[in-house]
Amino acid sequence: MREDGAVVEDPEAGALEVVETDESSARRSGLYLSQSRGRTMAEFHTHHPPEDCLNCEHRHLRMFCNLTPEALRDFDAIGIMMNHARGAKLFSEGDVARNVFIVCFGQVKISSTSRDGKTMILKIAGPGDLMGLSAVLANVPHEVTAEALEPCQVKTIRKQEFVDFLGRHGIASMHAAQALSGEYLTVFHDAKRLALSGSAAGRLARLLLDWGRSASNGKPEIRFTMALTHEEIANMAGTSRETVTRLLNQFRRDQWITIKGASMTIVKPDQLERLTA
Amino acid sequence: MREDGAVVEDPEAGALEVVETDESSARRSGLYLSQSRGRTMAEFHTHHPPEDCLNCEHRHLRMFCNLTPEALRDFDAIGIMMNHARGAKLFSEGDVARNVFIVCFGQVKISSTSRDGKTMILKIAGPGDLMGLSAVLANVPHEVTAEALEPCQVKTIRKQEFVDFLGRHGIASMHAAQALSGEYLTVFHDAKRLALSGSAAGRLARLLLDWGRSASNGKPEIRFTMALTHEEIANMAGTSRETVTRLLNQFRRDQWITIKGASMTIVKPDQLERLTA
DNA sequence: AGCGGTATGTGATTTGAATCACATAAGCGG
DNA sequence: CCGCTTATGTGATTCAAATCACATACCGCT
Repeated sequence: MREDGAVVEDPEAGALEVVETDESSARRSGLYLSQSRGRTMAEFHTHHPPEDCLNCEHRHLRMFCNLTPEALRDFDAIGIMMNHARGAKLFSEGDVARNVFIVCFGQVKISSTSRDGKTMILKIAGPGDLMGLSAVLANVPHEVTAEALEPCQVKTIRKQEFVDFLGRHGIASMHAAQALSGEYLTVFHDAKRLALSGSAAGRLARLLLDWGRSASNGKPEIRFTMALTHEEIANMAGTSRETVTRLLNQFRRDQWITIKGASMTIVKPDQLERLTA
Repeated sequence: MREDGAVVEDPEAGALEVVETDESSARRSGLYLSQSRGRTMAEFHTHHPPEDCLNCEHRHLRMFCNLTPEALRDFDAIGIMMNHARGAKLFSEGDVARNVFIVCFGQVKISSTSRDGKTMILKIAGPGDLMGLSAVLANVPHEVTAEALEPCQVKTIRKQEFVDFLGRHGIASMHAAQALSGEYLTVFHDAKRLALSGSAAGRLARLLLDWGRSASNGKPEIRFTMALTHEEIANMAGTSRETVTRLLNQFRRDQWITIKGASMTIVKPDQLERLTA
């Protein structure tokens, strides 16, 4: 009944009750833009929230948490592990930056809103991602809002504790700096996309390509799970909901992409690339 | 040695010949968006390029170079001080990131260009600014192009040397991370400006306010030197040259700003702010 | 002065895409 | 199964701003 590649099922026990063909399940389970590099979605769901950093299964895949044994033990000792419900705000734009956060499990939406209510979604953070680092280091209020997209587990570390930790472990400082570089580069690309791709079509194309590239590392098939609403996509591409709908349909009519449920495949990357200009 | 064909001139010999009073000279000497915090243009021009990091007069005003004595001595020992002619490219978008650069004297334009030739100017780097850090740490090609706007002095440090230096001095890693935070926040604001200020007027207003704020730290008078061409401003505000001309004139007619030569004063910041939306 | 190049000013025209205004469809909760 | 809410699809209309097409001004130079 399901030729739908997006369906999430547990290979072991069939644990997930969501057994279906459509995208709704994908949305409910909050499986947004897959941040899981080489792993399949099915795998992803068999994993449990880590109890501590030493046994964290995400560690090896993720930048920051992948430390030397000593540093890791130390790191495990600081901060507080917390669970957050769907929709919970870890921190909001403008808040004093008192803590640094690390996603251990779940997905967190990072966004920023202007006074008139327009929202820009910067990224969807996943396990291993550091949040709030830039604000803490620069000693300024949080520049973004972090909201749990699904129940998730997050480690909260007090600013001073974190800074001290960095001081104790040179290697960790390095990782922090690298994490920041990554953040920077991401935002840089956002800015570039917004500034230089003159047309809405160009910006959307760029966005899809960026997602595709990071999701299907290497493989020739550019396919990824895209469970954001058109509205949210519009917020990332700097355009309007209606335009996203129209363009997506147009791309589909032109056979440049195919959409099946929540999964999108880019068939003609070069055509999209050309729109980028 | 030399990354590109940059002209290296003797630092001892002919110092800068710039001696002037009016705005034209401001343009020639590349005195773009003043990065010099509390200092006047006149003062600025009386300063000479530093000979070494220990005696550098910019050190105390600037993040990264303001290190502990030991670290500073070490820092002084690594890297190569070079002079570059106006227009010289320190590195270009897409180049392998082999070095980190620190501006010791002069102004350097940081920009990025899309395939179709449109340019986004990210910032004008001044003394004390680090360049190329993100690319080096993230191990990716340079994402931007750095071009000297005027004869300037730049310290070039090989990637490995720099990383080793950071390893030796925890405090320096911290500064590097802070420098990155700053970069990040700047680009973040660029992205936000582009994404959320719906109108061209809003983006331009935001840009002027940002410049004004960073230039006239604290003082009630928001005045700064703005020697970019309308074309260049357009590239930063994500709009067209003609629109910049029109808007600037409109702001002036409305008495929100005054322009005298290359110097702009923001008279009614709140009015501009309102456009931001 | 006179010239050539770049920067700026301003109208007229065109256009991409936001906005408005609905219709349709699809979850979801009882 | 039935409404309620939230997502998506599509036309018609509007509008800001890019583009085009010049005129003007200003700078640095010989």
